[in-house]
Amino acid sequence: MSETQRERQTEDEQTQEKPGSKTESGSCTECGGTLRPHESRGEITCEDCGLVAKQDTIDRGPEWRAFDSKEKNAKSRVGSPTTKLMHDKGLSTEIDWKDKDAYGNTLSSRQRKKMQRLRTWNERFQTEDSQDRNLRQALGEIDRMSSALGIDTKTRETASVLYRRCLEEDMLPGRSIESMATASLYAACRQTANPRSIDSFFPVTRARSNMHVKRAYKYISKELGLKIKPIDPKDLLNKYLSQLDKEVSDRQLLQRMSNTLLDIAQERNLHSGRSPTALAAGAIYGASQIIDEGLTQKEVGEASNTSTVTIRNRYQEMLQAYGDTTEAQQ
DNA sequence: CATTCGTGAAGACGAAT
DNA sequence: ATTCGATTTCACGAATG
Repeated sequence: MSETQRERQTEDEQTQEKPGSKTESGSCTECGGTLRPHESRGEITCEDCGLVAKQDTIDRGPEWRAFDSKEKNAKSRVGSPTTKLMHDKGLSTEIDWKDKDAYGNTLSSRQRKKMQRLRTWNERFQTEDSQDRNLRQALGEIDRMSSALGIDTKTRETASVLYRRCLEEDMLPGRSIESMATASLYAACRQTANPRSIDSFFPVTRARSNMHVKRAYKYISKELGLKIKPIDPKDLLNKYLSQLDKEVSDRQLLQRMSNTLLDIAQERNLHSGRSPTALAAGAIYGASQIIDEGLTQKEVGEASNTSTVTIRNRYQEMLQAYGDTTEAQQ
């Protein structure tokens, strides 16, 4: 167990550590915020955007899955340590019972006084308690959705950090746990450059509608001050190319060509204000025109969920820019 | 015939007031 | 909370090969 954990860790380091940045505490690679270690969780997270920069040292135990809510509660490894939870629970109930027994129904004025104090105490424990339950359910949902969509562990952890922060900042009252959990997961995907549309969560979320998730996402990114970069169209290329129905003769070439088109587009500021999906789709179609792949706008559109009209508009611009630059090179 | 192109109306979204 | 501007989409007809 610890061996695989270590292996994965070193792998992460190799692939993600950029040369020169070998210190653990520094600034976030995504937003430049301060990194803060959480010993209790064994994570190092960014204060500003919640990105999990590194996860290490703590063996989190087996990755199991919960199949119903009862099991989820019983098995959940998230939230405060069980001992703390039990301690609070036990304490609060003990005080409760004692006072009720001691005073009974008589001495109403005194009793009321007591009850007031009791209530404040009880409320404190109860809110802690309900927060814990809330957190468990939310993280269970994040795990469930992540499994369904095949989202990697690092992104999951980032999502859970984000959700914890929402909870800490009292952002939840009035919102459904589901929508906030889904939004956290989406935000985490954005931060780790995981190319997923917000709509792709709808089949697996239990939130009432996509609109709720979108609202929750806006709310989260605003309140938490997340600095999330716009989606890089290049990140979508692989996805769309593999979603093409038609077999392409040279996928490598097509991808390279699309990439250069996107490079040129960015140079010329053709990307600002435009939807990244449209840019990626347009680049693919444009590239296919250049190298004679023979893809139709409809085919590219279906693979990328964009309309043929939009593909037209984008690829024409890009081919224009491409022609200009190749001309200039000669 | 399939594909591509251009159009105007309508919806969605972000920014600003 | 509403308004505004830009982008995207839809539906359509026309042109191209």
